[in-house]
Amino acid sequence: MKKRRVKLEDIARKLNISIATVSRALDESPRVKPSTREKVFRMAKAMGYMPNQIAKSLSSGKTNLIGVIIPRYDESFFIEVCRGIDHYVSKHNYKILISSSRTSFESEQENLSFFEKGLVDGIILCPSHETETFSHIRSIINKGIPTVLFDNIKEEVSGADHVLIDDNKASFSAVEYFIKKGKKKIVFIGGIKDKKVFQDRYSGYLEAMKKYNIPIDEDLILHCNSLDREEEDLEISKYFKNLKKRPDAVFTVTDNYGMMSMKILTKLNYNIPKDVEVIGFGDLGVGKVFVPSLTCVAQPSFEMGQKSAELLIDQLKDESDEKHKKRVITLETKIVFRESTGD
Amino acid sequence: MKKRRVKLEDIARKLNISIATVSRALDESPRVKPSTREKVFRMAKAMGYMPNQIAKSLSSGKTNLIGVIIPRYDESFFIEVCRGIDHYVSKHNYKILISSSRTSFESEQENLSFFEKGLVDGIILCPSHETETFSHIRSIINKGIPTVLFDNIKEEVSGADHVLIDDNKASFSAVEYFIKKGKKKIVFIGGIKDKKVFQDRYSGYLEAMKKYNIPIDEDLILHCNSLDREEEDLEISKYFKNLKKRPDAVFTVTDNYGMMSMKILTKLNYNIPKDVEVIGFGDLGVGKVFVPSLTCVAQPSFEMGQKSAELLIDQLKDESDEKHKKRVITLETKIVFRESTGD
DNA sequence: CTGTTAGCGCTTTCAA
DNA sequence: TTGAAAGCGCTAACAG
Repeated sequence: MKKRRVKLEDIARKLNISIATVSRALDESPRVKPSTREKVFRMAKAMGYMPNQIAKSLSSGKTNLIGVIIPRYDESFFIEVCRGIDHYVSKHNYKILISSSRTSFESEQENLSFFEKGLVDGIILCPSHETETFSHIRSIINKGIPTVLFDNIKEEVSGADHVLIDDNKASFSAVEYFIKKGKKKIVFIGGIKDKKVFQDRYSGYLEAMKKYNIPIDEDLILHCNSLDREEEDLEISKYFKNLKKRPDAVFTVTDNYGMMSMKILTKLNYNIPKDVEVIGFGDLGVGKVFVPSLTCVAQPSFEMGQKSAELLIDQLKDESDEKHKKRVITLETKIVFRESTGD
Repeated sequence: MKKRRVKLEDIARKLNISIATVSRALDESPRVKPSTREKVFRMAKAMGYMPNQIAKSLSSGKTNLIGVIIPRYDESFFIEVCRGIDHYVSKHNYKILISSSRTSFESEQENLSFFEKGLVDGIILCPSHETETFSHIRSIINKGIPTVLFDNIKEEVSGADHVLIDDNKASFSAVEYFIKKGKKKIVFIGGIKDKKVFQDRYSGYLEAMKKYNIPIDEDLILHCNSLDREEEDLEISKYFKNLKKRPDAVFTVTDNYGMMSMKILTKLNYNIPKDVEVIGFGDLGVGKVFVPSLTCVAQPSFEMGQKSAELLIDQLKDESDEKHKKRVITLETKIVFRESTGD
């Protein structure tokens, strides 16, 4: 039952004109007489013509598609970034093709290869945590495919633009906020130590403590090693239960850690924020509905997507043969104050 | 700096064989001598050959891409569905192209038109809440593009398969659970009345009450009209504050309503679950970390994606010209018990 | 303003 | 087992 699609040729034949004229008319080229254009449009509509995007792409050498590779779908940070990208590129007549690398290096390579097959005009990629080498990305760039990296970039890649947030600084400012409020026993709940983001957020904590001459107390530091939520929950619960000292503030490197901390602290009869204040990191919606609502370092995720898109479109537009210099954009974070810090 | 890509012709020339042979060799066709195939593979690798997907698609008539249209990115239900789809189709060598209709009918049409341009081999679509007419979908189907609809289907569309959950039944069973536990004053918090899902969830409530001869008390029913979270929060807070009776159970048509209800009920000095039990609808992750954790009707979102994908792949595989009969799959929901019902 | 023509890179008969 | 050649539907350079 699959009907043959109407093509330019069909319209041309009916109208007794050439395919080229039909093509131009449909493109609203000024090089075709208005009356002809009208005729073509009418006929195209009447015949139910729909251009063949594939043929167009093959012929024009561009697909108007942008490939986006994120480590996972089920993290709202990435979804927000994608929304930001989509928001920007749609204004420039591009669509996005999102792939998940499922935080696997191999899968990231596969996705990249897929895009390398010419389906996309450019690529926006967030390297997975597993990614340690960057030759697969360099290879893409060497083939002349415009590329922008965002968020988790462990190594600079020349030829690609980078969009980042300053994790260190963000973390520093959260801890500084506590210190300025007179907090002394500030717990730091970090993540797996070999992830760069977590290292940076940790160093921000250390630097803030150092700047204000507060000695580091190892007992107040926990680096979570767990991979899933259940485990994390246990790890954090256990930590606070065994903690001999009474902290007056808790800074965690994710919102989830923040909420889990509040959960167990409440059970341990702490009053939040009176006895202990909590700041999380991320601000992806859940912290807002939690009771008490969670103050956190807000990552500009949507904006990050927009900015990445902007840089990519810019590369796409720039027809010059000269290679782009690598541009690095660092986005500002801000703290969103809520109940867990008494706001 | 954009280098010309290596193509079949380049390999053929180097090896002094025809393009056709190279193409076949790379396809692992049995119609090419193993030794030749070896040579071709080696050369292809050496030259860094990457097939051109666009050319392939134009020539073969298939793109191995599946278009997915969801109402919005920022709802984990849809993201889960997409994950389910991706999970299934990737086993069949397909990729998905996700578009959001931003819950706008117009945008849904636009997205569909985009897919109609031949970029995708099939379409999986969740109609937006705004969508009242279905001719745009019928038009796609008439063009012979395999289509599967899921979730919010107000009207049956012949030629497309449907994947649904039984909202009515799911809702019924949640309310029935309360009733069997001896609850009498069961609050129902619904959503905007003209959305089919919400109507169905409402009728499930009514039916359960009727079956067990519990009179309907209008005071215990609220249909939220708000469009954003802040407003919803206010609406629900106000409702409970003004409620003269003390309910012993609350059933809400979304998880969010459930959590907001718990929040205000706790403030009003209800103990959950002792004084009042709460069941939400959705189960998309947040209810689990909330305190108390929220019991809810779990929508099989991932499964819904998988099933939709399965039906689509099935249509794609079926080369017969005969039109598919419309298949309707109804997926089972289940209740996930947590603290808000004392579990 | 319009038509002719040569591709875009690959698949796929058909012939050898 | 291989090759020649005709498309797939559209764009774009060139000619008129």
